[in-house]
Amino acid sequence: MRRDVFQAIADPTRRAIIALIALQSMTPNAIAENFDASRQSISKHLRILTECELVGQEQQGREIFYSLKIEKMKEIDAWLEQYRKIWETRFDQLENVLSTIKKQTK
Amino acid sequence: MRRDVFQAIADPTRRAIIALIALQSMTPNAIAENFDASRQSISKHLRILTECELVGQEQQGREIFYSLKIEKMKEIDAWLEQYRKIWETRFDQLENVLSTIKKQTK
DNA sequence: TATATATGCAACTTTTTGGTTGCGCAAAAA
DNA sequence: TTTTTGCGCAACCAAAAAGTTGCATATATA
Repeated sequence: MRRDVFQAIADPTRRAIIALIALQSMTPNAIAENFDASRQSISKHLRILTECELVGQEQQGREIFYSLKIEKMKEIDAWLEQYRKIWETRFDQLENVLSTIKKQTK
Repeated sequence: MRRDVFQAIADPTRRAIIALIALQSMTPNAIAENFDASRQSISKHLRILTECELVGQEQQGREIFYSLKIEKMKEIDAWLEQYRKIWETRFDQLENVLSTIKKQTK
């Protein structure tokens, strides 16, 4: 079973869950209330998010609070980094072209 | 058919294609040579990447060159931005805690 | 203690996805 | 002009994923 961050964030419901628990941890029931989906369906998404270590659990009596493990999000950031470099370079090149044109028209 | 950037980058082969054409545009055959996968399989991935506008095509005779539309990658960056804020805040809070401890031990 | 609540897990169904095969078309080469 | 090459597209298949249903279990509550 492929279970990485990229696969985890591919699903829109999971991205919504991530957004929801980003600031405070929540129980599956509380999370499910925000969606049309059933509790079981949300539970399954939570399991996937847990398996790829994007969220963590904390048991409190019979309730389980899920929270975002923000550290894991940095993995996506790290992947993006190489492309960020490219678009910054391209922007610089555009800058150069523009300033050359400017000089010529002077 | 759901076709967004997040779904596009979920597949490892597609991420590899993105990395491959990030710097120079390539034909499907040339791309496929870098994988075990068949040309048709790669073609299908290219179609998905094209549909979500992550890559662009340019016909040159009977060859078609595919290139990365780096602008689209910024969409992922924009999505990450909100979480980047969170992890920076948490880091600041940690900093505060640490400096408080430091002061107390002085 | 009996009942209600919060949750996970396994089995099953449906949908989606990734891959292959075969075909057609247009451009280049022979 | 015939053949080869580069490619897309549609049809099919198998595997994976998403969702549903029906439990089982543990913790609260009456």
